[in-house]
Amino acid sequence: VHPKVWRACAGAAVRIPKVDSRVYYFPQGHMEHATPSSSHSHSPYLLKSLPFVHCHVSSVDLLADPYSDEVFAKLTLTPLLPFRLPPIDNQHDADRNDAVVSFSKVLTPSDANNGGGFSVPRYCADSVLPSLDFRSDPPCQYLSITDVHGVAWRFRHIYRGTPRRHLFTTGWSKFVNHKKLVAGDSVVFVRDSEGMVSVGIRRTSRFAMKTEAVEAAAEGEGFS
Amino acid sequence: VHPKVWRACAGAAVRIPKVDSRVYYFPQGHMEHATPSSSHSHSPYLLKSLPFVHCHVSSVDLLADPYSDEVFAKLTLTPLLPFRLPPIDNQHDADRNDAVVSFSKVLTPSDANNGGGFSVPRYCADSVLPSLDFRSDPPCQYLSITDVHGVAWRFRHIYRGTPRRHLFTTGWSKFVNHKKLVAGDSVVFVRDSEGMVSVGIRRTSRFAMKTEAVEAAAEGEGFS
DNA sequence: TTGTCGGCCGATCGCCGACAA
DNA sequence: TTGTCGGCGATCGGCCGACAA
Repeated sequence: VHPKVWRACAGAAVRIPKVDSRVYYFPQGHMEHATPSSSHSHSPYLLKSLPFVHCHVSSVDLLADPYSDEVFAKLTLTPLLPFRLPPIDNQHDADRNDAVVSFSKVLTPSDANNGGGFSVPRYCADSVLPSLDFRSDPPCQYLSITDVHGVAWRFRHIYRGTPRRHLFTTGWSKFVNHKKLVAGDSVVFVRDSEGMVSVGIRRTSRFAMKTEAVEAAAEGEGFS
Repeated sequence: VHPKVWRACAGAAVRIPKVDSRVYYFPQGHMEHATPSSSHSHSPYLLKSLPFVHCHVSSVDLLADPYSDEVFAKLTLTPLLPFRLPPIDNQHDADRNDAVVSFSKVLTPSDANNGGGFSVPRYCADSVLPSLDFRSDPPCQYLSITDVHGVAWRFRHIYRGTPRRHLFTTGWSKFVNHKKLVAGDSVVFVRDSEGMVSVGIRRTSRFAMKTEAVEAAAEGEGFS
Protein backbone atom coordinates (compact mmCIF):
# COMPACT_ATOMS: atom_id res chain seq x y z
CA VAL A 1 0.00 0.00 0.00
CA HIS A 2 1.33 3.41 -0.89
CA PRO A 3 2.17 5.26 2.36
CA LYS A 4 0.15 8.33 1.44
CA VAL A 5 -2.93 6.30 0.65
CA TRP A 6 -2.45 4.30 3.81
CA ARG A 7 -2.28 7.46 5.92
CA ALA A 8 -5.36 8.95 4.34
CA CYS A 9 -7.28 5.77 5.14
CA ALA A 10 -6.03 5.43 8.68
CA GLY A 11 -6.90 9.00 9.50
CA ALA A 12 -4.86 12.02 10.50
CA ALA A 13 -4.82 11.06 14.18
CA VAL A 14 -2.83 7.90 13.59
CA ARG A 15 0.95 8.24 13.94
CA ILE A 16 3.26 5.41 12.96
CA PRO A 17 6.89 5.40 14.09
CA LYS A 18 9.69 5.20 11.54
CA VAL A 19 12.04 2.26 11.03
CA ASP A 20 15.06 2.43 13.32
CA SER A 21 13.33 4.82 15.67
CA ARG A 22 12.82 4.09 19.38
CA VAL A 23 9.39 3.77 20.90
CA TYR A 24 7.81 2.81 24.19
CA TYR A 25 5.69 -0.29 24.09
CA PHE A 26 2.78 -0.39 26.55
CA PRO A 27 1.87 -4.02 27.12
CA GLN A 28 -1.17 -3.05 29.12
CA GLY A 29 -2.64 -1.13 26.22
CA HIS A 30 -1.92 -3.96 23.83
CA MET A 31 -3.55 -6.42 26.23
CA GLU A 32 -6.69 -4.37 26.51
CA HIS A 33 -7.10 -4.26 22.74
CA ALA A 34 -6.45 -7.95 22.24
CA THR A 35 -9.18 -10.56 22.40
CA PRO A 36 -10.14 -11.68 25.90
CA SER A 37 -9.33 -15.31 25.17
CA SER A 38 -5.74 -14.71 24.16
CA SER A 39 -4.79 -11.75 26.29
CA HIS A 40 -4.91 -12.79 29.92
CA SER A 41 -3.00 -16.02 29.62
CA HIS A 42 0.65 -15.19 29.06
CA SER A 43 3.20 -13.63 31.40
CA PRO A 44 1.01 -11.46 33.60
CA TYR A 45 3.97 -11.03 35.91
CA LEU A 46 6.10 -9.37 33.27
CA LEU A 47 3.27 -7.14 32.13
CA LYS A 48 2.43 -5.94 35.60
CA SER A 49 6.02 -5.24 36.49
CA LEU A 50 6.78 -3.29 33.33
CA PRO A 51 4.40 -0.41 32.55
CA PHE A 52 6.31 0.25 29.32
CA VAL A 53 9.26 -1.16 27.45
CA HIS A 54 11.73 0.82 25.42
CA CYS A 55 12.04 -0.80 21.98
CA HIS A 56 13.80 -0.50 18.68
CA VAL A 57 11.55 -0.53 15.61
CA SER A 58 13.17 -2.95 13.18
CA SER A 59 10.43 -2.95 10.56
CA VAL A 60 7.22 -1.11 9.72
CA ASP A 61 4.72 -2.52 7.21
CA LEU A 62 1.69 -0.55 6.13
CA LEU A 63 -0.80 -3.19 5.07
CA ALA A 64 -4.42 -3.62 4.11
CA ASP A 65 -6.61 -6.58 4.87
CA PRO A 66 -7.41 -8.33 1.59
CA TYR A 67 -10.98 -9.02 2.67
CA SER A 68 -12.15 -6.00 4.64
CA ASP A 69 -9.79 -3.37 3.14
CA GLU A 70 -9.10 -2.25 6.68
CA VAL A 71 -5.63 -0.72 6.88
CA PHE A 72 -3.30 -1.67 9.70
CA ALA A 73 0.37 -1.44 10.56
CA LYS A 74 2.63 -4.35 11.43
CA LEU A 75 5.60 -3.35 13.61
CA THR A 76 8.54 -5.51 14.58
CA LEU A 77 9.98 -4.47 17.91
CA THR A 78 13.23 -5.37 19.61
CA PRO A 79 13.38 -4.62 23.35
CA LEU A 80 16.24 -2.35 24.47
CA LEU A 81 15.99 -3.23 28.11
CA PRO A 82 19.45 -2.48 29.44
CA PHE A 83 19.83 0.68 27.38
CA ARG A 84 18.18 4.05 27.39
CA LEU A 85 18.78 5.92 24.15
CA PRO A 86 17.25 9.29 23.52
CA PRO A 87 14.37 8.87 21.07
CA ILE A 88 15.30 10.03 17.62
CA ASP A 89 13.12 12.27 15.51
CA ASN A 90 9.87 10.55 14.60
CA GLN A 91 8.33 13.62 13.07
CA HIS A 92 10.17 13.91 9.79
CA ASP A 93 8.45 11.98 7.05
CA ALA A 94 10.53 10.92 4.12
CA ASP A 95 7.39 10.95 2.01
CA ARG A 96 6.29 14.42 3.05
CA ASN A 97 7.83 16.20 0.08
CA ASP A 98 5.53 14.75 -2.61
CA ALA A 99 2.24 16.56 -2.19
CA VAL A 100 -0.98 14.60 -1.98
CA VAL A 101 -4.48 15.83 -1.39
CA SER A 102 -7.08 13.71 0.29
CA PHE A 103 -10.69 14.04 1.37
CA SER A 104 -12.66 11.77 3.67
CA LYS A 105 -16.42 11.49 3.96
CA VAL A 106 -18.65 9.48 6.27
CA LEU A 107 -21.26 7.69 4.16
CA THR A 108 -24.84 8.88 4.64
CA PRO A 109 -27.74 6.42 4.34
CA SER A 110 -28.37 7.83 0.87
CA ASP A 111 -24.77 7.15 -0.09
CA ALA A 112 -24.82 3.58 1.22
CA ASN A 113 -28.35 2.49 0.27
CA ASN A 114 -28.75 0.59 -2.94
CA GLY A 115 -30.44 2.52 -5.70
CA GLY A 116 -28.50 5.60 -4.74
CA GLY A 117 -25.40 7.29 -5.94
CA PHE A 118 -22.84 9.18 -3.95
CA SER A 119 -22.99 12.89 -3.14
CA VAL A 120 -19.48 14.19 -3.72
CA PRO A 121 -18.82 17.11 -1.36
CA ARG A 122 -17.94 20.26 -3.22
CA TYR A 123 -14.49 20.55 -1.69
CA CYS A 124 -13.65 16.95 -2.59
CA ALA A 125 -14.61 17.46 -6.23
CA ASP A 126 -12.70 20.72 -6.48
CA SER A 127 -9.50 19.69 -4.76
CA VAL A 128 -9.16 15.93 -5.28
CA LEU A 129 -10.98 14.92 -8.46
CA PRO A 130 -9.95 15.94 -11.97
CA SER A 131 -11.87 19.05 -12.94
CA LEU A 132 -14.91 18.66 -15.19
CA ASP A 133 -15.39 20.27 -18.55
CA PHE A 134 -18.13 22.74 -17.69
CA ARG A 135 -18.82 23.58 -21.34
CA SER A 136 -20.93 20.43 -21.69
CA ASP A 137 -24.33 20.26 -20.03
CA PRO A 138 -24.46 18.54 -17.73
CA PRO A 139 -20.71 18.24 -17.14
CA CYS A 140 -19.83 14.56 -16.86
CA GLN A 141 -16.76 12.33 -16.88
CA TYR A 142 -15.74 8.76 -16.09
CA LEU A 143 -13.09 8.27 -13.45
CA SER A 144 -10.87 5.26 -12.90
CA ILE A 145 -9.97 5.14 -9.23
CA THR A 146 -7.80 2.43 -7.71
CA ASP A 147 -8.26 0.95 -4.27
CA VAL A 148 -5.51 -0.10 -1.86
CA HIS A 149 -5.09 -3.38 -3.71
CA GLY A 150 -4.50 -1.69 -7.04
CA VAL A 151 -7.92 -2.69 -8.37
CA ALA A 152 -9.43 0.02 -10.56
CA TRP A 153 -13.05 1.12 -10.03
CA ARG A 154 -14.86 3.15 -12.68
CA PHE A 155 -17.25 5.85 -11.53
CA ARG A 156 -19.44 8.19 -13.56
CA HIS A 157 -18.92 11.66 -12.14
CA ILE A 158 -21.65 14.13 -13.06
CA TYR A 159 -22.49 17.70 -12.00
CA ARG A 160 -26.25 18.14 -12.23
CA GLY A 161 -29.51 18.82 -10.36
CA THR A 162 -31.00 22.02 -9.11
CA PRO A 163 -29.12 23.33 -7.37
CA ARG A 164 -26.09 21.78 -9.04
CA ARG A 165 -24.06 19.22 -7.10
CA HIS A 166 -21.36 16.63 -7.79
CA LEU A 167 -22.47 13.01 -7.86
CA PHE A 168 -21.08 9.56 -8.52
CA THR A 169 -23.72 7.49 -10.29
CA THR A 170 -22.87 4.50 -12.48
CA GLY A 171 -20.35 2.22 -10.80
CA TRP A 172 -20.93 3.50 -7.29
CA SER A 173 -23.39 0.87 -6.07
CA LYS A 174 -21.21 -1.93 -7.38
CA PHE A 175 -18.38 -0.50 -5.30
CA VAL A 176 -20.59 -0.23 -2.19
CA ASN A 177 -21.88 -3.77 -2.53
CA HIS A 178 -18.49 -5.30 -3.29
CA LYS A 179 -16.85 -3.56 -0.32
CA LYS A 180 -19.88 -4.24 1.89
CA LEU A 181 -20.05 -0.60 2.95
CA VAL A 182 -22.82 0.67 5.21
CA ALA A 183 -23.86 4.10 6.42
CA GLY A 184 -21.30 5.32 8.90
CA ASP A 185 -18.32 3.86 7.06
CA SER A 186 -15.96 6.35 5.47
CA VAL A 187 -14.42 6.63 2.05
CA VAL A 188 -11.19 8.46 1.41
CA PHE A 189 -10.18 9.90 -1.95
CA VAL A 190 -6.52 10.67 -2.48
CA ARG A 191 -4.81 12.43 -5.37
CA ASP A 192 -1.05 11.92 -5.54
CA SER A 193 1.53 14.26 -7.04
CA GLU A 194 1.01 12.76 -10.50
CA GLY A 195 -2.73 13.29 -10.45
CA MET A 196 -3.62 9.65 -9.86
CA VAL A 197 -6.71 9.25 -7.69
CA SER A 198 -7.06 6.40 -5.19
CA VAL A 199 -9.89 5.38 -2.90
CA GLY A 200 -9.67 3.79 0.55
CA ILE A 201 -12.27 2.91 3.10
CA ARG A 202 -12.47 3.02 6.88
CA ARG A 203 -15.21 1.03 8.52
CA THR A 204 -17.27 2.20 11.43
CA SER A 205 -16.62 0.39 14.69
CA ARG A 206 -19.44 -2.16 14.47
CA PHE A 207 -17.18 -4.95 15.38
CA ALA A 208 -14.28 -5.92 13.23
CA MET A 209 -14.53 -9.04 11.17
CA LYS A 210 -10.92 -10.01 11.52
CA THR A 211 -9.26 -10.14 14.90
CA GLU A 212 -5.70 -10.00 13.60
CA ALA A 213 -6.30 -6.71 11.84
CA VAL A 214 -7.77 -5.20 14.98
CA GLU A 215 -4.87 -6.29 17.12
CA ALA A 216 -2.34 -5.00 14.65
CA ALA A 217 -4.13 -1.67 14.36
CA ALA A 218 -4.25 -1.42 18.14
CA GLU A 219 -0.52 -2.07 18.17
CA GLY A 220 -0.01 0.89 15.89
CA GLU A 221 -2.28 3.19 17.82
CA GLY A 222 -0.61 2.30 21.09
CA PHE A 223 2.46 4.31 20.12
CA SER A 224 2.70 8.03 19.76
CA VAL B 1 -26.60 -37.02 7.08
CA HIS B 2 -29.19 -39.73 6.80
CA PRO B 3 -27.58 -42.85 5.31
CA LYS B 4 -30.19 -43.22 2.59
CA VAL B 5 -29.83 -39.65 1.45
CA TRP B 6 -26.07 -39.97 1.57
CA ARG B 7 -26.14 -43.08 -0.61
CA ALA B 8 -28.43 -41.48 -3.15
CA CYS B 9 -26.06 -38.55 -3.43
CA ALA B 10 -22.90 -40.58 -3.65
CA GLY B 11 -24.33 -42.79 -6.37
CA ALA B 12 -25.13 -46.47 -6.60
CA ALA B 13 -21.57 -47.42 -7.53
CA VAL B 14 -20.14 -46.29 -4.21
CA ARG B 15 -19.84 -48.98 -1.52
CA ILE B 16 -18.90 -48.11 2.01
CA PRO B 17 -17.73 -50.80 4.44
CA LYS B 18 -19.56 -51.36 7.73
CA VAL B 19 -18.20 -50.60 11.17
CA ASP B 20 -16.23 -53.55 12.60
CA SER B 21 -15.75 -55.07 9.16
CA ARG B 22 -12.34 -55.80 7.67
CA VAL B 23 -11.12 -54.12 4.55
CA TYR B 24 -7.97 -53.87 2.49
CA TYR B 25 -6.40 -50.45 2.37
CA PHE B 26 -4.52 -49.64 -0.85
CA PRO B 27 -2.01 -46.92 -0.05
CA GLN B 28 -1.12 -46.55 -3.72
CA GLY B 29 -4.70 -45.68 -4.61
CA HIS B 30 -4.94 -43.24 -1.77
CA MET B 31 -1.67 -41.61 -2.84
CA GLU B 32 -2.81 -41.17 -6.40
CA HIS B 33 -5.94 -39.37 -5.27
CA ALA B 34 -4.19 -37.11 -2.80
CA THR B 35 -2.75 -33.74 -3.75
CA PRO B 36 0.71 -33.87 -5.34
CA SER B 37 2.28 -31.70 -2.68
CA SER B 38 1.31 -33.89 0.23
CA SER B 39 1.37 -37.33 -1.27
CA HIS B 40 4.91 -38.17 -2.34
CA SER B 41 6.68 -37.06 0.79
CA HIS B 42 5.96 -39.60 3.51
CA SER B 43 7.11 -43.18 3.83
CA PRO B 44 7.54 -44.20 0.21
CA TYR B 45 9.33 -47.28 1.45
CA LEU B 46 6.34 -48.56 3.38
CA LEU B 47 3.96 -47.83 0.53
CA LYS B 48 6.05 -49.58 -2.08
CA SER B 49 6.61 -52.64 0.03
CA LEU B 50 2.95 -53.07 1.01
CA PRO B 51 0.54 -53.14 -1.93
CA PHE B 52 -2.38 -53.40 0.51
CA VAL B 53 -2.94 -53.49 4.24
CA HIS B 54 -5.58 -55.48 6.02
CA CYS B 55 -7.45 -53.15 8.37
CA HIS B 56 -10.22 -53.06 10.91
CA VAL B 57 -12.86 -50.35 10.35
CA SER B 58 -13.39 -48.74 13.73
CA SER B 59 -15.70 -45.95 12.60
CA VAL B 60 -17.62 -44.82 9.54
CA ASP B 61 -19.02 -41.31 9.22
CA LEU B 62 -21.18 -40.30 6.31
CA LEU B 63 -20.68 -36.56 6.03
CA ALA B 64 -21.41 -33.64 3.76
CA ASP B 65 -19.21 -30.65 3.20
CA PRO B 66 -20.94 -27.60 4.67
CA TYR B 67 -19.85 -25.37 1.78
CA SER B 68 -20.00 -27.50 -1.35
CA ASP B 69 -22.61 -30.05 -0.21
CA GLU B 70 -20.31 -32.73 -1.58
CA VAL B 71 -20.84 -35.97 0.34
CA PHE B 72 -17.87 -37.98 1.55
CA ALA B 73 -17.11 -40.77 3.98
CA LYS B 74 -14.64 -40.60 6.82
CA LEU B 75 -13.23 -43.99 7.82
CA THR B 76 -11.04 -44.77 10.79
CA LEU B 77 -8.81 -47.75 10.09
CA THR B 78 -6.71 -49.88 12.43
CA PRO B 79 -4.07 -52.01 10.72
CA LEU B 80 -4.27 -55.76 11.44
CA LEU B 81 -0.81 -56.52 10.23
CA PRO B 82 0.05 -59.74 12.04
CA PHE B 83 -3.43 -61.23 11.62
CA ARG B 84 -5.44 -62.42 8.71
CA LEU B 85 -9.11 -62.67 9.55
CA PRO B 86 -11.66 -63.63 6.95
CA PRO B 87 -13.63 -60.56 5.91
CA ILE B 88 -17.05 -60.50 7.42
CA ASP B 89 -20.20 -59.76 5.48
CA ASN B 90 -20.15 -56.22 4.09
CA GLN B 91 -23.23 -56.71 1.99
CA HIS B 92 -25.99 -56.62 4.54
CA ASP B 93 -27.23 -53.11 5.17
CA ALA B 94 -28.93 -52.45 8.46
CA ASP B 95 -30.83 -49.64 6.79
CA ARG B 96 -32.02 -51.68 3.83
CA ASN B 97 -35.40 -52.57 5.30
CA ASP B 98 -36.89 -49.06 5.23
CA ALA B 99 -37.77 -48.44 1.60
CA VAL B 100 -36.68 -45.23 -0.07
CA VAL B 101 -37.07 -44.14 -3.67
CA SER B 102 -34.60 -41.85 -5.33
CA PHE B 103 -34.06 -40.28 -8.71
CA SER B 104 -30.97 -38.56 -10.06
CA LYS B 105 -30.74 -36.16 -12.99
CA VAL B 106 -27.79 -34.46 -14.64
CA LEU B 107 -28.60 -30.76 -15.01
CA THR B 108 -29.04 -29.52 -18.56
CA PRO B 109 -27.99 -25.97 -19.52
CA SER B 110 -31.67 -25.02 -19.37
CA ASP B 111 -31.89 -26.39 -15.83
CA ALA B 112 -28.79 -24.56 -14.65
CA ASN B 113 -29.11 -21.27 -16.53
CA ASN B 114 -30.60 -18.37 -14.71
CA GLY B 115 -34.06 -17.44 -15.88
CA GLY B 116 -34.95 -21.07 -16.23
CA GLY B 117 -36.78 -23.59 -14.16
CA PHE B 118 -36.13 -27.29 -13.83
CA SER B 119 -37.62 -29.96 -16.07
CA VAL B 120 -38.70 -32.74 -13.74
CA PRO B 121 -38.43 -36.08 -15.54
CA ARG B 122 -41.74 -37.91 -15.65
CA TYR B 123 -40.49 -40.89 -13.69
CA CYS B 124 -39.11 -38.64 -10.94
CA ALA B 125 -42.42 -36.85 -10.55
CA ASP B 126 -44.41 -40.07 -10.52
CA SER B 127 -42.26 -42.09 -8.17
CA VAL B 128 -40.52 -39.61 -5.88
CA LEU B 129 -42.61 -36.46 -5.61
CA PRO B 130 -46.03 -36.28 -3.94
CA SER B 131 -48.70 -36.70 -6.57
CA LEU B 132 -50.42 -33.60 -7.90
CA ASP B 133 -54.14 -32.90 -7.76
CA PHE B 134 -54.97 -33.22 -11.45
CA ARG B 135 -58.44 -31.75 -11.00
CA SER B 136 -57.01 -28.24 -10.99
CA ASP B 137 -55.72 -26.73 -14.20
CA PRO B 138 -52.86 -26.50 -14.34
CA PRO B 139 -52.02 -28.87 -11.49
CA CYS B 140 -49.66 -27.12 -9.12
CA GLN B 141 -48.25 -27.57 -5.62
CA TYR B 142 -45.52 -26.19 -3.39
CA LEU B 143 -42.96 -28.67 -2.09
CA SER B 144 -40.67 -28.29 0.91
CA ILE B 145 -37.58 -30.34 0.24
CA THR B 146 -34.69 -30.55 2.68
CA ASP B 147 -31.03 -30.76 1.72
CA VAL B 148 -28.34 -32.82 3.45
CA HIS B 149 -27.97 -30.15 6.13
CA GLY B 150 -31.65 -30.20 7.04
CA VAL B 151 -32.29 -26.85 5.36
CA ALA B 152 -35.70 -26.74 3.67
CA TRP B 153 -36.05 -25.45 0.11
CA ARG B 154 -39.44 -24.51 -1.26
CA PHE B 155 -40.19 -25.31 -4.91
CA ARG B 156 -43.26 -24.60 -6.99
CA HIS B 157 -44.09 -27.83 -8.83
CA ILE B 158 -46.37 -27.35 -11.82
CA TYR B 159 -47.59 -29.62 -14.61
CA ARG B 160 -48.21 -27.49 -17.70
CA GLY B 161 -47.23 -26.74 -21.31
CA THR B 162 -48.08 -28.46 -24.53
CA PRO B 163 -47.34 -31.21 -24.35
CA ARG B 164 -47.69 -31.36 -20.57
CA ARG B 165 -44.55 -31.75 -18.48
CA HIS B 166 -43.49 -31.44 -14.82
CA LEU B 167 -41.53 -28.35 -13.91
CA PHE B 168 -40.02 -26.66 -10.88
CA THR B 169 -40.38 -22.91 -11.28
CA THR B 170 -40.41 -20.53 -8.29
CA GLY B 171 -37.63 -21.32 -5.86
CA TRP B 172 -35.51 -23.28 -8.28
CA SER B 173 -33.13 -20.57 -9.40
CA LYS B 174 -32.50 -19.52 -5.82
CA PHE B 175 -31.48 -23.10 -5.10
CA VAL B 176 -29.20 -23.25 -8.16
CA ASN B 177 -27.50 -19.98 -7.31
CA HIS B 178 -27.10 -20.75 -3.63
CA LYS B 179 -25.58 -24.17 -4.33
CA LYS B 180 -23.53 -22.80 -7.24
CA LEU B 181 -24.77 -25.54 -9.54
CA VAL B 182 -23.77 -25.62 -13.20
CA ALA B 183 -24.80 -27.74 -16.15
CA GLY B 184 -23.37 -31.21 -15.70
CA ASP B 185 -23.90 -31.31 -11.94
CA SER B 186 -26.52 -33.73 -10.69
CA VAL B 187 -29.42 -33.40 -8.31
CA VAL B 188 -30.85 -36.33 -6.41
CA PHE B 189 -34.37 -36.44 -5.03
CA VAL B 190 -35.09 -39.01 -2.33
CA ARG B 191 -38.39 -40.00 -0.73
CA ASP B 192 -38.07 -41.91 2.51
CA SER B 193 -40.52 -44.39 3.98
CA GLU B 194 -42.50 -41.62 5.65
CA GLY B 195 -42.95 -39.66 2.42
CA MET B 196 -40.41 -36.96 3.27
CA VAL B 197 -38.53 -35.71 0.21
CA SER B 198 -34.88 -34.70 0.36
CA VAL B 199 -32.53 -33.25 -2.23
CA GLY B 200 -28.81 -33.82 -2.61
CA ILE B 201 -26.33 -32.72 -5.21
CA ARG B 202 -23.31 -34.30 -6.86
CA ARG B 203 -20.95 -32.01 -8.69
CA THR B 204 -19.34 -32.77 -11.98
CA SER B 205 -15.62 -33.38 -11.85
CA ARG B 206 -14.45 -29.86 -12.73
CA PHE B 207 -12.05 -29.81 -9.95
CA ALA B 208 -13.16 -29.97 -6.35
CA MET B 209 -13.03 -26.83 -4.28
CA LYS B 210 -12.02 -28.54 -1.09
CA THR B 211 -9.10 -30.95 -1.04
CA GLU B 212 -10.02 -32.71 2.17
CA ALA B 213 -13.40 -33.76 0.81
CA VAL B 214 -11.79 -35.19 -2.30
CA GLU B 215 -9.26 -37.17 -0.35
CA ALA B 216 -11.87 -38.57 1.97
CA ALA B 217 -14.12 -39.50 -0.93
CA ALA B 218 -11.21 -41.18 -2.63
CA GLU B 219 -10.59 -43.10 0.57
CA GLY B 220 -14.15 -44.36 0.44
CA GLU B 221 -14.01 -45.30 -3.20
CA GLY B 222 -10.79 -47.19 -2.78
CA PHE B 223 -12.61 -49.98 -0.97
CA SER B 224 -15.05 -52.40 -2.45
C1' DT C 1 -40.96 -37.26 -23.25
C1' DT C 2 -38.12 -33.13 -22.52
C1' DG C 3 -34.47 -29.53 -24.02
C1' DT C 4 -34.29 -24.95 -25.88
C1' DC C 5 -36.14 -20.81 -27.58
C1' DG C 6 -38.61 -16.23 -27.98
C1' DG C 7 -42.31 -13.62 -25.94
C1' DC C 8 -43.79 -11.11 -22.29
C1' DC C 9 -44.87 -9.34 -17.81
C1' DG C 10 -43.62 -7.67 -13.37
C1' DA C 11 -39.94 -6.41 -10.03
C1' DT C 12 -35.98 -4.22 -9.19
C1' DC C 13 -32.15 -1.10 -10.17
C1' DG C 14 -30.60 3.10 -10.56
C1' DC C 15 -30.72 8.01 -12.75
C1' DC C 16 -33.20 12.17 -12.28
C1' DG C 17 -34.82 16.91 -10.42
C1' DA C 18 -37.52 18.76 -6.52
C1' DC C 19 -37.21 20.42 -2.23
C1' DA C 20 -35.79 21.34 2.33
C1' DA C 21 -32.44 21.26 6.01
C1' DT D 1 -24.26 23.09 0.00
C1' DT D 2 -26.10 18.42 0.29
C1' DG D 3 -29.35 14.68 2.29
C1' DT D 4 -33.63 12.47 1.18
C1' DC D 5 -37.60 11.61 -1.47
C1' DG D 6 -40.88 10.20 -5.31
C1' DG D 7 -41.01 9.52 -10.18
C1' DC D 8 -39.93 6.81 -13.92
C1' DG D 9 -37.40 4.53 -17.60
C1' DA D 10 -34.27 0.64 -18.60
C1' DT D 11 -32.86 -3.69 -17.45
C1' DC D 12 -33.30 -8.26 -15.75
C1' DG D 13 -35.43 -12.31 -13.68
C1' DG D 14 -38.26 -15.63 -14.46
C1' DC D 15 -42.98 -17.82 -16.07
C1' DC D 16 -45.13 -19.20 -20.22
C1' DG D 17 -46.37 -22.14 -24.52
C1' DA D 18 -44.37 -23.41 -29.06
C1' DC D 19 -41.81 -26.56 -31.25
C1' DA D 20 -38.52 -29.95 -32.32
C1' DA D 21 -35.30 -33.55 -31.01
